[in-house]
Amino acid sequence: MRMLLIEDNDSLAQSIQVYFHNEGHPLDWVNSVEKARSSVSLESFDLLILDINLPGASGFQLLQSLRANGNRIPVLVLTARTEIDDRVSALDFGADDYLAKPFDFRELAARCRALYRRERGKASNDILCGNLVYDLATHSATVNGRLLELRQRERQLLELFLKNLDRVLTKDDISNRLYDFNEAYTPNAIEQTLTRLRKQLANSSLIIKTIRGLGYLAHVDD
Amino acid sequence: MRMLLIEDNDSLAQSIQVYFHNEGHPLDWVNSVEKARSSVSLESFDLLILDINLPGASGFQLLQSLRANGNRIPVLVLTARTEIDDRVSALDFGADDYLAKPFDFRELAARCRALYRRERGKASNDILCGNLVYDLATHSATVNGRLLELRQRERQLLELFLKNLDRVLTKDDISNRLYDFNEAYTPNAIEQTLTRLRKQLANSSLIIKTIRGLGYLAHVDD
DNA sequence: TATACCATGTCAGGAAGATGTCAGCTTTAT
DNA sequence: ATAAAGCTGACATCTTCCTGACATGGTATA
Repeated sequence: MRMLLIEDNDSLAQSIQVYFHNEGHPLDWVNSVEKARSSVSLESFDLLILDINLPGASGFQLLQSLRANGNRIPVLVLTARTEIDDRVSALDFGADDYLAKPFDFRELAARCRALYRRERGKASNDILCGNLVYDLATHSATVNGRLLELRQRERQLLELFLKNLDRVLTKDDISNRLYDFNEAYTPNAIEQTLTRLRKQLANSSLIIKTIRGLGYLAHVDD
Repeated sequence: MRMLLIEDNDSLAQSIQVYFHNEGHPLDWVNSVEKARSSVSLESFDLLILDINLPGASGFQLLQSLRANGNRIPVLVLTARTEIDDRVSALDFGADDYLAKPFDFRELAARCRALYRRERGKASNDILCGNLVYDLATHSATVNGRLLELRQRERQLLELFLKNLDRVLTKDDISNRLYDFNEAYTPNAIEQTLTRLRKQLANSSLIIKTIRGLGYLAHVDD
C-alpha cells in the first residue's frame, strides 16, 4: 500500500509518518498542493491523505481537479473543523472518507486500511460485452484490447449503459445520472455525447439503439 | 403505493417529487423528523424514504422509535455517502434498504418498487399476458422474450389495454387517454394506431377484439 | 500572464422516423 | 343487398434525432 500525505503542519505530518512507518506502511509526505500534484502525476499511489486546510490552493481544489481528470484514487480528507459543510463538501468533491482533527492515529490507520481494502475488493471487476471490456476499477474500456480514449462524459455514459444492458434508459434517467439537479443543459448535450461515444464504439459489439420518443437501449450484438 | 419522503434538501426533494409524479407515483414530502412523526401517526403510508442526515433529531432516532413502537413500515434510508458506519447503523436500526447519494432516480424508484413488492408478496412489476410481458418500469414489451419495437402511440395504447383487460374501451375512452383536449385528430387516427399495434402483437397471446359500434376489448388468448 | 489546447455544451440544418389524414376496400348487421 | 363501421395502404406533415461547426470555459504550457 503506497500512500501520500498532503499536510502543511510539519510536526503532525512527521508524527503520522513515524506512526505509519512503525505500522509497516511507510508513506510519502508533501506540504503543498503543488507538490502533491507533481507527485501524483509522477508516481502511482494507492491512497491520498489530504489535509483540506492548506495554504495557497485549497485541498478542495486538488481533489476537484483530480476527479475532474478522471483520477479515481481513494482520498481520505483531514479537516480541522467538524463543520458539516466541510464534510459534505469533501464527499461531494469526491473524497472517499473524511476524518476531523484531532483524531486518533489508530483510527486514521484503520480508515486507510478500509479504503484500501474497499478499492482492492473490486479490483477484478470487469464488465464483458463481446469484444468490449470495461474495467470498473480503473474506469477504462478496451475494444479488442485497444484502449478507448474516452472523455469524462463519454465514460459516464458508457458505464451507465453497461450497468443497464438490455434496459431502456430515458433521457431523463440519463440526465439524472450525468448532471446534478440545477446544472443547465439541453437534451442535445446528451445526444452530442452519445454521438461521440458511438464513434468510439464503432468497432465494438456494444450497440446503443435509439428508441424514438422513449430513450436508448444498449445491447450486445453477436 | 403511498409514500412519504423525509428530506431537508428542498431542491432534491422537489426533483424526487416531480420524478415520482411522472412515474405515476406521487409522494408526500416533509422536511423534518417532527413533521414526519405526525404524518406517520395520522396517515398510513406504504413506504418511507428517509434521509438520515437531518437537522435536529436524526433520521436514526425516527427509525429507532418507529421500530420500538412496533411499526413495521418499509423504510428506505438515504445516506450522504457509502459511509460503512451509516449503512450498518441504518440496517441495524431497522431500515429495509439504503441508498447512497448521489443516486439515480431510476434506482431509487426501482428500490421503492422492490420494497413495496416485497411487502405485498408480489413477484415483479411486470404485467403478464401469456407470452407477452409488459415492463411498467421501462415501458417495454416482449413477446416470447423478443423486444417489440413499439412507437410512442402504440405503447400508450397497449398500456391502456393491458390496464383494462377484459373490459370494453370505447373510442372516446381511448382518445381521452391518448390525446389531450385541444389536440386535433379524427377517430381514424386510433384505428390506424390500432392496426399498427395489432401487427406488432401478431404472435402474442394478447388479442384486441373489435366490438362493432361500441369499442374494443383486449383479452388473453390461451 | 498570455497562449494554446481540450472537453463539452449550444446551435442549426438535415435526415430519419412517427403519426395523422385520406380514400378506397372489407366486414358486419339487418 | 345495403348501409354503416372498421381496416389499411399511401402519402403528407410534423417530431425527434443526429451531427458538423462553433462558442465557452477551464487547464496546461511557455
